Amino acid sequence: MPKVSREHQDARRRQILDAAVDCFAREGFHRATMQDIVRRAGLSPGAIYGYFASKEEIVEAIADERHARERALLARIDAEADGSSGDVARALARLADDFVGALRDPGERAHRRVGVQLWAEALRNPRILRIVRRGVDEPRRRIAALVRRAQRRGELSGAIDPDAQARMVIAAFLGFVLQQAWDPGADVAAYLQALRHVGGALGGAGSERDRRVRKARARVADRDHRRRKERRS
Amino acid sequence: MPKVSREHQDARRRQILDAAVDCFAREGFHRATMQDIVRRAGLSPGAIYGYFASKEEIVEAIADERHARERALLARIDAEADGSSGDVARALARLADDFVGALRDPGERAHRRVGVQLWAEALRNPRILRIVRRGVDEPRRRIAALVRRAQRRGELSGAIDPDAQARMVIAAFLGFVLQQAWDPGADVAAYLQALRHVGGALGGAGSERDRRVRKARARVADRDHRRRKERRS
Amino acid sequence: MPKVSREHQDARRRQILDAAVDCFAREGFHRATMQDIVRRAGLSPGAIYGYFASKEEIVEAIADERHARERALLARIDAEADGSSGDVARALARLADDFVGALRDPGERAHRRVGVQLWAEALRNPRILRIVRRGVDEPRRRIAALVRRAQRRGELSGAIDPDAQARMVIAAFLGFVLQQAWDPGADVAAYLQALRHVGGALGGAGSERDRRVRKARARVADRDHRRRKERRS
Amino acid sequence: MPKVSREHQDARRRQILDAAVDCFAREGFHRATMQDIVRRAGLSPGAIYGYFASKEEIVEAIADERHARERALLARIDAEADGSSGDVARALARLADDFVGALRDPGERAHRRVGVQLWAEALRNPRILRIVRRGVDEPRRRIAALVRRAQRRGELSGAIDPDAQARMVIAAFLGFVLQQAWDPGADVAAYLQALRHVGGALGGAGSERDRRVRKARARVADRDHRRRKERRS
DNA sequence: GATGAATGAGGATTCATTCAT
DNA sequence: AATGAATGAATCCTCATTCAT
Repeated sequence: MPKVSREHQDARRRQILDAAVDCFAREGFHRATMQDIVRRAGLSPGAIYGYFASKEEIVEAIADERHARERALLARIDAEADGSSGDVARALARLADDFVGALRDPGERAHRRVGVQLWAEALRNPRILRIVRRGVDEPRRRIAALVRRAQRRGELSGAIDPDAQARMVIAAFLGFVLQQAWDPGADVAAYLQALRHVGGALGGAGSERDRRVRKARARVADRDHRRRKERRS
Repeated sequence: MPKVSREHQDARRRQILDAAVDCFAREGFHRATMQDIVRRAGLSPGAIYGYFASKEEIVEAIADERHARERALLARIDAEADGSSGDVARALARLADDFVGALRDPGERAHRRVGVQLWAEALRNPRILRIVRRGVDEPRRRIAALVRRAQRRGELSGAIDPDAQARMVIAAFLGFVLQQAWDPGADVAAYLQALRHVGGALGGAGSERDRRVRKARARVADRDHRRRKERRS
Repeated sequence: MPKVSREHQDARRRQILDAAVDCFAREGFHRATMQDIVRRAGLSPGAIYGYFASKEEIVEAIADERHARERALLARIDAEADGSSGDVARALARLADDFVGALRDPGERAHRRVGVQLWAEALRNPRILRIVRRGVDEPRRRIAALVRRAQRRGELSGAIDPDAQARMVIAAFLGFVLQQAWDPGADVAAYLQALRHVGGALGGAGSERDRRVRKARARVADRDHRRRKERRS
Repeated sequence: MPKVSREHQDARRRQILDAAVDCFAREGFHRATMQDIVRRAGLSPGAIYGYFASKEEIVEAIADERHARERALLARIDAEADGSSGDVARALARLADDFVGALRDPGERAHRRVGVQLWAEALRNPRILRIVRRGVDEPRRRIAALVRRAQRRGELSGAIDPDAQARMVIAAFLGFVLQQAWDPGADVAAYLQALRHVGGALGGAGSERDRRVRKARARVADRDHRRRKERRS
């Protein structure tokens, strides 16, 4: 039986991970020493090794946390877009709101800086790569699905590869996170607006009548698609 | 008086930098040891330190090279877009061709992987940050200038912040480089096409007649802008 | 909160410094490697760096110790010579006994050899120079003060610069330490006797009656000096 | 047959040794690199190794030069003191003039600083020790001989060990060289005067009549000594 | 003889991790 | 569970020396 309560354990883990994020954001994974983390966490080396088997495991735990957060955001999108009346442009706008909006939070800056380092770390650490890819591939698949549906409905031109389109959306986020990490003065609000504008242009924002027509067509298309799918299975 | 020719010196530098890029791409800046680079370059530690004062300086030299390459690409865009008959959508498409097209070259893969690491390194190394930002801010300013001109001409909606628009373009590149680094199977051709499509949608590709009309308007707008500018000075 | 007792820490420091003195005496500061010290101390590199930040700091610590020892010897002289009935020749003889006498201790040989190296090191290391000078300037000032008082009392000729005289005394020690370091067979007892003889000749050894006469004069001179000093303040 | 003239060779040697003395004075033997010497000499590494087989050999050559200089000074003393009418006090004063007087020459400062380092180096380099000892033991023997003769003549008390007495004289020089190296402001003139005063006190400066009496006695003593010696052989 | 690029063993220091208390 | 002193392999870099030109 554990000597300390579960709450205590969780608090310790938090304490360590927070300290680590701080140190990693400041110095990078490789420059930050365990001693730094130990100091910042106000613990001892031994205590930390009681919770994490290695420095690497701390990095992985942080990567996991980041990924969990993104998955949570995505879940909301899916819920919204799953309805047959979903509007791709609107869904993407919502995604933009959530993701890019989070960039406004200065308390999150350290985490974002660590995130960027994880992207680089993924290139040489397969475990990190898996975590990072999970955080990118899943969103991409979901966005691609949205796009495909929008194409079926005629809301988006069928000429574009849905996966490539999804990659563009992902890139718009990744690329801005980078730019903001390098230049904290980057204007989040303006970027958000630009994203929406583009989303609108693609999603075919036009007159209100246009949108209604497209939506009607979309419902029919969706129905047909479902039927074909059911017949196949 | 140098004992060896300038060519020999340059070749040695190349040899070292190539070895370093290889090692860095494989292991990252921090895991790759000087000994690794020494081995791969087929030289001795002392020989390397005759050309670079430190491991860090090698990293910087690599960052500089990357930046130089980007500047060269940009120069072509500018040259093209400077003409009054320049077409933003076309200029961006050209940019996309050059940049993303380069991603197809597998020989460049190692360099791109190192590039991603430089992005992370920039977060804690001010010298690298400067180099990276030079490579990003300058393109951004040029693209923003293109956008501004397109807006004056009516080719692009004036509602979007040109700088944010430029950040999106940059992000589309940065973000795809990341995705391709994580997943070498990412489809470059499809992404390129998607980029062009979006560029077209924004730049207002339409019927050939539409384009001709817009161009005529653009010429007038450009002329007016120049006149106002001259009067101010 | 330290894990080990203060005593343990001090013992470790001692262990390291002793090992270092051994190595330095044998090989010199520059030839002796940290690995040598590590081996001789029976510790690990990390353990040593827990107590001293650098090899240089070990050298400084050793220099400090040497200086502390000298200061302690000097303190005794001062205490003795402060009495108004003090006899310069006797005080110097005492100094000679203590300092040169210490040279007889073969256990101290290693320390003396290191001391000589510190003298050289002082020429290029300002921190060592400060320590060495503290160990030399202070004694010099004190001896000069003794000489001055002796001159006032008529025990020493007023023709000699007290500071130069003090430098000669210092030189007599420094110079013999060198000679003994080069030639451990140098006869300490004989040197000690020679020192005393010279001290006597200068201090005006003569018949017992002479000494008594001089002492009486000295008491008067000291009294006058104190009075003049009091009047000034 | 040599490709260059002997003069050229000597000039090169000088050039190298001068550069080395400069560097050693500044940085010490161990910190000064061959590259430093190469730079300062305006030569190439290869060129230097054409004249000296190793860094160590350069150090030894410098030590040899120092020693040669001292031997030359001593030779003059000997010449002077060899006459039966020699006066010890006078000889020592002359010695003091020469040696200490040389300390006034600021151009020699670098050499003196290197000399001090040689003293330390002698402790771990047997070849340097031999050179240093040759430079110290020989003077000591000669001074001891002077003292012995003075004792025979009654000019000096027979109670002091001549060798110890000589060591004191040597120490007075070594010790002042050290002090001046640490503190270039040390007053050479005052020290010289103090030396003479002490020499006088020991050598028994007194009335002119005293000196004449002592000299007469000295002549007799010398003659007796020679006769005893001849009888023995 | 001279050059200087190259060599490579060696040195100081760091830091993730362990384990006795 | 927690502590923190200790470990020691690994790292970056230096520099005396060599040798092809």
